[in-house]
Amino acid sequence: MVRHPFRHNKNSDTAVKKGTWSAEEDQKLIAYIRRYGIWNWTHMPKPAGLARTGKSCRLRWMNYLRPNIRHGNITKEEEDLIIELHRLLGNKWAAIAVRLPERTDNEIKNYWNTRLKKHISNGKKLQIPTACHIKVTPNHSDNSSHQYASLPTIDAPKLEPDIVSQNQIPTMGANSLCTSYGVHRGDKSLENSWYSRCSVIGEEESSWEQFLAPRDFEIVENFCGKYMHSGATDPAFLCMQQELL
DNA sequence: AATCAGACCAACCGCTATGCC
DNA sequence: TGGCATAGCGGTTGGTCTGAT
Repeated sequence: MVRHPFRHNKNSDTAVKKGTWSAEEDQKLIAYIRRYGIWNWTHMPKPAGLARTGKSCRLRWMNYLRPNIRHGNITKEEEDLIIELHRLLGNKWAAIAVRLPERTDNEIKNYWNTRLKKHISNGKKLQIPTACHIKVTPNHSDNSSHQYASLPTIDAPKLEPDIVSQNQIPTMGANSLCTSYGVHRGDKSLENSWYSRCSVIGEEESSWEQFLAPRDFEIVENFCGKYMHSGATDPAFLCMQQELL
C-alpha cells in the first residue's frame, strides 16, 4: 500500500506525512515513547522527529507498535468470541477488543467486515446465541493472565457442525505486519515481532519487555495519563525539553 | 506471462466523548 | 456553563496481495 507520502496541512506550513509508516518512523516512535512515555499525542510528533499528526502516531502505536499485540491467525475460539460479542455489543469494536487483549479494535473490525460479515450477507446465518440466552457476568478487571478476559456466560446452543466448518479460518498472511520491515509471507512466525523491533532499535529485549509488560504498561499509561493535560509541568515534557536543549 | 477481480488490511477521516480552564 | 483541546471510536478508503483465467 503506497499512499501519497506527503500532503500539506492546510492549517500549517509544515508538511505532514501520510501513508505507510517506514521502519525508521516506527523506530522513532518506539524509542520516543520508551523514553518519555505517552504524554500528549498531539505535541509528541515534533520532538519525536516525526512529520506525522498526533492522531496518526496514536493509531500506529495502538494498532501496531504497542506491546502484546498479536497479528493474524485468529483462532476459532477468538472468532467465536468475536461473533458472540458482536451479537451482544454490535459494532462496538473497542468494547469487543477489551475481551481480546492481544487484538486491536481495528483488526477485529477488519476481520468482521471482510470475513464474518459475509456469512450473514450470503444468507448463511451464523448460529449464534440470541440475547435472551445470554447471561453476562461482570467483566473482571484482573486480566493479568494472557488468557481472554472473563467471558460472558453463554447458555446457548453450540454452533451447528456444518456451520462451524464454514467458519474455518484461513491462515492470515503476515504481509501487513511486515510492510515496514521487508519481511514476506512464509517467513518464520511473527510472534517475536515485538522483540525484533526492540533489536532494531538496539534495545535489550528483556528490559524493554519488562518495562512494558502488560501490567507495567498499564501503569505507565496511567502515570502518563495523569500528566496528559498538565502542559509544561509534565515531568516527561520537561525532561524532554532539557534534553533537546 | 499478463490481466483481472476479489480479499485483505493499514491508515485516514469525521465525529463524539471527555477533561480542563 | 461554555469553549477549547485532546483522546478515542467507528466507518471508509485505497494500495497490495493472491488466485483464477
